[in-house]
Amino acid sequence: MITKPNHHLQNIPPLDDERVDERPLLTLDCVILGFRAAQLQVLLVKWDAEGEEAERWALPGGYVKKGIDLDASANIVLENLTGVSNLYMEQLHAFGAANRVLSHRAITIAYYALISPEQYHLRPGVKGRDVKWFNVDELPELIYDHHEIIQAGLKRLRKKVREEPIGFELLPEKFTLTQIQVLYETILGRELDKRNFRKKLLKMNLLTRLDEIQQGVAHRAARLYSFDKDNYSRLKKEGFNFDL
Amino acid sequence: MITKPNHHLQNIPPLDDERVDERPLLTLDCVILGFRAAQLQVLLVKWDAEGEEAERWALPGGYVKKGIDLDASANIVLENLTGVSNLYMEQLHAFGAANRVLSHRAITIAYYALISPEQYHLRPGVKGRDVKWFNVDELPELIYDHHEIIQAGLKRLRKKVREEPIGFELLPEKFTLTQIQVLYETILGRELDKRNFRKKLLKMNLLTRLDEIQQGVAHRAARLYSFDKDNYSRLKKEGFNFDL
DNA sequence: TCAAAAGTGTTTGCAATACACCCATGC
DNA sequence: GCATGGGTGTATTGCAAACACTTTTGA
Repeated sequence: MITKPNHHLQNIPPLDDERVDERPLLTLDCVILGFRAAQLQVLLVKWDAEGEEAERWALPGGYVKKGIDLDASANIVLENLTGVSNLYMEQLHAFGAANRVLSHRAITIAYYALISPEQYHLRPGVKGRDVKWFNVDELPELIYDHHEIIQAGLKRLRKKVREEPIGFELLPEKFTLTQIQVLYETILGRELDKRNFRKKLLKMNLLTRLDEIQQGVAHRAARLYSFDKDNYSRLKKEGFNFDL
Repeated sequence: MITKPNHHLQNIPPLDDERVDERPLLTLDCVILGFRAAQLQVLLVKWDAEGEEAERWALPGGYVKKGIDLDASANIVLENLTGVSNLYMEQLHAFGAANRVLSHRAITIAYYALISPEQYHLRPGVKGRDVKWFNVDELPELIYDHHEIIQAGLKRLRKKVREEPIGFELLPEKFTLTQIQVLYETILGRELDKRNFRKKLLKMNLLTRLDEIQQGVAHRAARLYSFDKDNYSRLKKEGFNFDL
């Protein structure tokens, strides 16, 4: 049962006050980032509506589901699109500029997710609609403020990657040290010293050295490593510092 | 004019689908932190409604204002309560657990703000309702998930304070080096070395040494400093690092 | 003259940086 | 045998941390 709305402050007008926006349309949008072909890419869907949205690309999004937590609702959006659950995902920011959608008041809560496109082969164009990866520096025209949302996602990634080892979420399960270095260089936008990078990375004790090497390369094959999630959880609890 | 809602993804049901929560109630809440009596405190309002909210304390909050950006709406809530505008404020997180309010689906976008209670003498109990500062480690019983929201605000403050010099927002315009050290010790929850702290702080070139000293203390009076916002903006643009 | 807090430098260890060559493999 | 990327160690520098005594002032 819906009870009276909560005007929990003296200066806040009741919900039927005309100065208050009555239940603005609330949506979810997901900035899904992947690392493909040595490029950071974002997954977009084609929007074939009319008017403001005509033939434009957009972030995959949806609505809050009844009786389901906000975060879980975002996960459902993501899983419906990619077919993968339990991806790295976190809330990014709520966007609510008054004019972000022209036709009506709309507020969106943006999430960002990291995925390894190599590991999870996404079925593109579910139900006949276009779904495509775009290089983050070659974005098409987007609806609403979705360009701004993507930039916020990238900014968050660049910040977060220096605080916690989340880069691994973008790589396949087994990877070489050079692969992860190229990934970090791409995200940070600058070159890193090979020896220093490896030294720091290995000293963190987050990598498991596998008894396996690269296959099918036309030069010396590199050793493969995997990310040790258990040790990561343990070290994190102890307050370890993962700065790169 | 309201046009059709945007179901911008193949797997997202239209808004009248029964699995979708029809326009959940959207609110704003503000975690307003201040530093008083060598303690971190949060500003709460007393809620004298019935039922779930009966006689409980709550974060000051409100609704999104018609035609006004989300951030600006939060600022209005803050200004209505404190009488001060242009405080340091940023979005914290959107809280949307399905059961966070028992009676109906409600999502809140939380902001957090920093204020110097010494500098701005707040009029408490505007329009006869209780408004009070509480030590963050002696919180009263709160409605809904407001305790969780406050903890998120504190966590953000502790993180942010190590990345940017936002501590000054909690101090009066003129302060002593010991005052700011005590503030940082309180926020971080550990003691800091006086000499090292001063060395680092002064090397940042963010403080203006004033020709003024403390008044009315029963011991050697300390020099007063002020925060140099202009130089901060300039250094920030140049990519300076403010870690403490 | 005592109490209370202000103010001030040096030493030490560690972590970040800079830097160049040999190795293994496929073609 | 050559081209391609894989893999490795050391020297230097700068920053963080540890640490104790003198100064000023009011009561």
